Amino acid sequence: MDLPKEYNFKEVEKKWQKRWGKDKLYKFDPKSQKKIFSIDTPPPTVSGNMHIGHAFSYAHEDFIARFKRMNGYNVWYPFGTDDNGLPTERLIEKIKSVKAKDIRRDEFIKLCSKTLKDIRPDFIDDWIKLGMSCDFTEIYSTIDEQSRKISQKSFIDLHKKKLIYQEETPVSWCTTCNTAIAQAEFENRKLNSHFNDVVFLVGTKEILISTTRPELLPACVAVFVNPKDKRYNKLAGEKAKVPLFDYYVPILKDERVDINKGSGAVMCCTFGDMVDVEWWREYKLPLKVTITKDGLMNNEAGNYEGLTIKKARHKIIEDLETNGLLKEKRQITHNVNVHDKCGTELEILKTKQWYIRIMDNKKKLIEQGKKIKWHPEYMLKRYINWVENLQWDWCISRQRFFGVPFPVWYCKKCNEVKIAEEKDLPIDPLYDKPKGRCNCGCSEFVGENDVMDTWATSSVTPQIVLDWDKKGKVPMSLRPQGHDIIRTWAFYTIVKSYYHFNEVPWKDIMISGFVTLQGEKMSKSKGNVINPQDIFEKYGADALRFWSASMEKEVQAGLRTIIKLWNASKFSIMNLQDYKLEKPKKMEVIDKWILGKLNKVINESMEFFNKFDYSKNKMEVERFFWNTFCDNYLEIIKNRLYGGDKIKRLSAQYGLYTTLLNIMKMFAPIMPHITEEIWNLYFKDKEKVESIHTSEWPIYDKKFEDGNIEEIGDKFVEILGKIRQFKTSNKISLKTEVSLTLEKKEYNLLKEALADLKAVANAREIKEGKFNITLC
RNA sequence: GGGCUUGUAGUCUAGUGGCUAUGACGUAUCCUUGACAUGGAUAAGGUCGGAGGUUCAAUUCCUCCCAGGCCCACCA
Repeated sequence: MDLPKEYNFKEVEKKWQKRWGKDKLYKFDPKSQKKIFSIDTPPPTVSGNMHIGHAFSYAHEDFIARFKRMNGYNVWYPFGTDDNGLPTERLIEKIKSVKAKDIRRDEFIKLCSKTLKDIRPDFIDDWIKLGMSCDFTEIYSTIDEQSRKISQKSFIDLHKKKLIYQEETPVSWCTTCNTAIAQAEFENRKLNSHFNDVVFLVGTKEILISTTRPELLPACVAVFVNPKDKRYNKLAGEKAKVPLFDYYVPILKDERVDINKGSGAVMCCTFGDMVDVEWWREYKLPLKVTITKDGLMNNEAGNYEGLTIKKARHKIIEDLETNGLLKEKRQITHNVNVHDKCGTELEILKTKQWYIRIMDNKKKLIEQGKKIKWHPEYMLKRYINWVENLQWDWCISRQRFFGVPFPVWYCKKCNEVKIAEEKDLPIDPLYDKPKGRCNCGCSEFVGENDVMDTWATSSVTPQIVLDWDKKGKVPMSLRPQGHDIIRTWAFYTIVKSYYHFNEVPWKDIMISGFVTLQGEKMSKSKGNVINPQDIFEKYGADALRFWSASMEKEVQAGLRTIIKLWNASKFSIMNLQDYKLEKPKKMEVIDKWILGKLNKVINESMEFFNKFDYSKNKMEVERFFWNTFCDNYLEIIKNRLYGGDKIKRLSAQYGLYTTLLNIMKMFAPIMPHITEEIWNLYFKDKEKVESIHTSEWPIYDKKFEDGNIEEIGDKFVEILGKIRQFKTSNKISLKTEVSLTLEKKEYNLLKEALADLKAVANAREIKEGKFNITLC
């Protein structure tokens, strides 16, 4: 059967996506004896469409999945969606016009699960349209029953191992989201502010304190000066009077005070920053809290009670000014940590939270990171850098409504913690009752209100997809993910895997870069965003995938390659109609040459892919296909394909079939649709395999390596180039007949290929002598 | 300030201690050859960011500088 004249990517891509789904081509077979290759797929968040960055990174992992599948692995490539967290909470609130806090927590989670089930197919459609080869028959959600169960089980296991503890301690707090947050959720912002020189009185003397946060004056518990600072060090031990609030705090010496910053004297408040926390701890200072969890001033702030932090700041500055207590006000910009979800400036509040131990085990966690192969390698350094610089244990409790509940109750009488039993999971302690009594004999409990940090659940995706360890054990084969979540997803997963199993979660981790457009990062504000949905429409998924496999800036190159692939296949298959897979007894030298070249590419392609370097693989295969195969080989053998000699024709057919077949296979991971279509139309019957994606990857065979043949072929191409150059510079058609004279050395070398050369060059004759091309 | 990373023709990019530095897009000229004009052929275009150093030899290794990017720290 001939190929249709034109390739209709829209129809073909849709057709195969449907078929693959229907045939369950990518379904994981747990009974298979093949070696497993498992991928810890990143679950995207349902609230929002697929963007181009997604498209690229998911395409990249799919290349690997398809390559491994063709290499005989039993590929476990699960798919899930991340529905645990603020974005989902907001989405459901919007769709269903409800407020999470007005509903029972378990009801809200149910509502989410139900709603997500409805909208998920639509959302996942983009991933299917991209041609992903995940097993879409079982899709997990990070809030579903299984995920809650595993997440709670993880908590219980770590609690047993004493790696989780609860403590009331200063923690970073978001006053908008009303919850504690972890260091990993900090985002840095450059903000404008004022440096205010405020007058503190020491006896009758004035001492200036520079502060950007005068609203914390009522939280001031000490003044610090540097022991080496001659201006102030004599004052140590005395008391300073806090302006406006008129109470006294001690003046203390500490080397952490920067003499050159501001006035050189600092007030310590509970809490303005991390140094305040350190001083508060070390010097056993009292706690004076002036800010509520919602970001309002409390009764400690006296007249300012009830004001927001910002309003209080303005009011206090005004009052300082009118009382002559403000000496100077300078505008500055400084970096402030804000909550990555909402942009609110973070406060430090002393609250009771659950923590997972990190600080004690930093060295070991770095060691774990080193046991994983990072792609690219230097990303490991980012990991190490992050772990080394961690300041706090991982705070996993959030004062939110939506999320995985802690499997924890507190005894009403003695406040002792009671942990749920594993067989009852998942539970919600607000509505489920614990079994048995507290050690104190009391049988009444209060459920834990807090929910877990979403990362506490995301960090067990290997256990979710492996059903803890029923379907397989860590390490999984591969984690693909973005560089921006090394500090969260990668790190926390490594932590959990280490604590639970003393094992790394995966053997390899592949970090995708970010998509740039002409060197610029794509962003909505720059207006240079490209939607994958538009690309699917205009160019198709294969073109998008092809594009993502390289650094080119245009998708169009992808579509061109696809059309070229179609046309080259059409031509080849047209000339292979009568080919019955026979192997010619005698092969022409050019046909041997193309097989040698092909074999080299097969070898390289394998090497690149094994290093997850799909981009170099693409480059090599593309170059071979376009340049060597289309521009040279096809042109050379045309004459033999058309012409009379049956043996020579068969030799060409053999070369053509073998080369095209293997090009198809090597392109299959990158462009799964068109290769499947051509496979289906032609190769399927010959190769007796239903899908190209379950066919065998080309095998490298050393016996095709023949230096002598390669020399002949390369010389052939070189001379062909000279002939083309001659014709072009004389502005004549390549069809024009010429007369060719070759040097003796070359003439002898090319002896067996002269007929082919004569044909492709359109030479009337080839003589021996001084190299020369002439018009006839 | 610390760490990482990049700097190659108009644009994007490959690459290596040594033959004439890769490819694509774009440009120019030609070719309507029986798969493909979304094609083919040919050509022009580069002091490989700058300055030193190691070396017989550096775009490639080292140092410094300049310019981007990413992550972190810096909140008095």
